[in-house]
Amino acid sequence: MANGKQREIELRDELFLRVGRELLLEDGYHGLTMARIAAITQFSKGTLYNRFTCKEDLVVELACRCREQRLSMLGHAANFAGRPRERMVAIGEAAEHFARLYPENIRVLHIIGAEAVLEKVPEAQRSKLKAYDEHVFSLMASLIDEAILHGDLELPPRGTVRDICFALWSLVDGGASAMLGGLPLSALGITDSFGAIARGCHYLMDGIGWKPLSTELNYSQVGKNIRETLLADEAKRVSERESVQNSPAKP
Amino acid sequence: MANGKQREIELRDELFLRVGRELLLEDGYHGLTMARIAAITQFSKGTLYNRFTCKEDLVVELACRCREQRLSMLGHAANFAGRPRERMVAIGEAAEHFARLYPENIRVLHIIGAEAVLEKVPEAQRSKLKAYDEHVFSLMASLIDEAILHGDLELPPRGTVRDICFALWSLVDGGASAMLGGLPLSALGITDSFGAIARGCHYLMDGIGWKPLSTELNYSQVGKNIRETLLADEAKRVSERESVQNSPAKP
DNA sequence: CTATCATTGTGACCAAGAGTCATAATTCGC
DNA sequence: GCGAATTATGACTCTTGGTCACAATGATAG
Repeated sequence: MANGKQREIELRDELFLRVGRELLLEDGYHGLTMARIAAITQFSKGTLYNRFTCKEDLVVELACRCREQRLSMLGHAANFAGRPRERMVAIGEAAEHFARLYPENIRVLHIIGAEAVLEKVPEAQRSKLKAYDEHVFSLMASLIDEAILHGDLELPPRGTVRDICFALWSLVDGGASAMLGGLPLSALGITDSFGAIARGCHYLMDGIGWKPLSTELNYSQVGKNIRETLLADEAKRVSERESVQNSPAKP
Repeated sequence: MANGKQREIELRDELFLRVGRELLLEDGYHGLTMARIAAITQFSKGTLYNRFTCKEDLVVELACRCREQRLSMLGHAANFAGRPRERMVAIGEAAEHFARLYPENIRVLHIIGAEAVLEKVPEAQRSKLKAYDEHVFSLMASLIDEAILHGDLELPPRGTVRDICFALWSLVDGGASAMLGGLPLSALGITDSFGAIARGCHYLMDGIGWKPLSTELNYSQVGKNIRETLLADEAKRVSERESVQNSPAKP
């Protein structure tokens, strides 16, 4: 049965990826070796290289899956019913929930994004990776367009939609990167990084006069609303996950 | 003469670092090999390892120098005579000039900051690296403190000085990271990344009501002023550098 | 059921690069 | 100039990414 064989190979590939991901998260980029994957999965290196042209190929595949998952979550959030700025907040909430729910995925993306890793990845795969980001970017951009159309936002003198998008993106991305070791956060007295990023985004949106301003609308309430409806499932799993992490042993 | 020998060894170490830096920038992290440095400098690998405990040691040393240089430039800029927000703008201008003047340095910092590289660096060196960032962070934080003391700024309801600092930092850092390949900027229609970052920072500062607001004071003029006085030398070299880059061949 | 062909799996093997160390060369203090 | 200390050397090991000729397996035809 040709179909059965096909299925078997698919499962085998998934196994490679799963083990690769575990090694990457457990022992870092250098802890992930093709020989180890082969040994653990009980296949030979040759078989592994039969599917993935090189280590980077495998690792980019892992990253693609993370990005795909995030994209789908953000895309879903963008459909929140509300004014554009509320929907932007929904995207932010989704991004935060994704990061809280799958911090390993954020780390995978962070590891893979580094030049030292990326420089060995062929161009074709790199653009595959970037496509996800472009998609998220355009998601945000069209929301800003809509806000302008809606009369909620007027572009600042020398600003453009893409500028604003870029600034929000940089803020979120830079913040995530700082959380993952770019800055010694605890030494700097930053305890609530996610909150700080969210607040930063609101400052920025207030700064361009995107209505309703945070002084006009209670965005904590909006966030709560989003968490209780659109992201109900994710929010539940986040609180489960984080409560487990905070109390590993029973009293 | 002991001094002469000492001097000779110092020069040798500088040579190692210079060649290492060249290889790193020319051929990426994997293009930089200890054997190549040894071959080019006409020393043996043993001698090289006599000075640097490992490849990462050398590479972190390179990064430290970049950070030190940037820190000194930002520290200088923070002394600009003006109200706190103007001085913050001066820091921003300095950061931009540093990045424009030494884009290679930004790239070195970016390469070194990656987890795949950092994971092989012993903790002691990592904290040495982080100290520079902490310094810049506190530079910014004390400026915000001063703004509050001065009555120019009132902290938003749930915001803290560190939050604001963190947000500005993330925005700048994330933007720089995007410029270095995190985002396909040209495909997204972003042409003036530096401007976009600067504008983003102003939006953010306006958003928290940091006076004088950008509607009250012409910050383009402030920036120009900074470039013509505090950063006169750097600005001149930047324009030289960039005009050379833009017209590589004579007409 | 067997012969043939195509697909998939294997592990010995190679190359490259990080890091080591016994030994050689050099320099310094006297 | 001589012994001690410092510095330089490059052959060597070890790890890891990647290859390839060959073996095993399974599908198909007669």
